[in-house]
Amino acid sequence: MKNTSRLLDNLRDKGERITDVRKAIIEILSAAPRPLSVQDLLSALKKKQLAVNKTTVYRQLEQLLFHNIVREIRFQDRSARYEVSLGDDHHHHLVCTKCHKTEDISFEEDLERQEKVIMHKKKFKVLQHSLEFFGLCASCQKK
Amino acid sequence: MKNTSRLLDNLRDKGERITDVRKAIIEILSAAPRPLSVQDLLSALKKKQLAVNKTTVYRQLEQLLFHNIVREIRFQDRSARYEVSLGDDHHHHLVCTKCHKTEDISFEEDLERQEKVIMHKKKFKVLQHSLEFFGLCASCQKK
DNA sequence: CTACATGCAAAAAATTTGCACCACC
DNA sequence: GGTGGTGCAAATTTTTTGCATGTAG
Repeated sequence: MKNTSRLLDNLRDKGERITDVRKAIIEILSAAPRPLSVQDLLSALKKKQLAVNKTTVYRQLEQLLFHNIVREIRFQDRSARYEVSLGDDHHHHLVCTKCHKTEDISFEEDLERQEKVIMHKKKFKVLQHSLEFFGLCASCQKK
Repeated sequence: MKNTSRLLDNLRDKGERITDVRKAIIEILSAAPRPLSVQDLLSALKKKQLAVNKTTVYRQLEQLLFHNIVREIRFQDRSARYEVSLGDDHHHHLVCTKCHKTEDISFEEDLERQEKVIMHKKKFKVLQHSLEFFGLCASCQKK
């Protein structure tokens, strides 16, 4: 809840309008236990009694990406997924390929060190990275 | 060249037929400096005077994936990319978001250690991971 | 000969675009 | 009231599927 209004303030400060749709999308993404696809978002919006067109969702996400309020992640399947990005909470994902349960993890020893090495050795300026682990969660291993 | 025939032997051993198309796809992927999309493959095949249908390419890739001969990677854009997987050469990618130049990098030790930690702490069995760095290559930084 | 490989057409799924209308500030 | 947000329909792009035909082993 707190995060949601913080993000909305953030947007307002940047001169963007606050509409019902935008607010709902941010709320849904903030509450989600895993990154959501556009389809996921559409279903969640429907549950909120907000019939939103998919085009609008795509456009909202585009803007939220631009403002670094959401982050785009691609798992192994076709569609992109989105999660709110709360500045300092950078993390990666454990994705169960069987039940699709998704968990966040963060490295003690961040990839930041690696990025510095890359910068130094390869002269490549890393702007972002994406790291996903795919496998079987504890309960799926038993099945 | 050597790799290509090794991979073909591998397939033959697994009881798969060796067709012109399959051979060409493996050759192209082996020679590619970066993971190729289906479109890339289709163009490359055309250059080889082999007019192949996209459906065939998708089906070939599906099979090569099944036999662990190619690996599927998803960058930030919509389409999937494929590269040959030579068993022990596991690596990650530096992708320039401007010129799309792609370079391989490896630092296996770290992630393997991480996978062990994950297994231990989270009881999650990691089967594969995907790590991509996006940013600007040396020459694009100057522009 | 026969099972697998291929081509073609069409469907399905994911994303983008153009244009008209609506509502936040 | 004007700019930016939204809906709708249609186009584009990527991937999948069904069926008829071809070919490697």
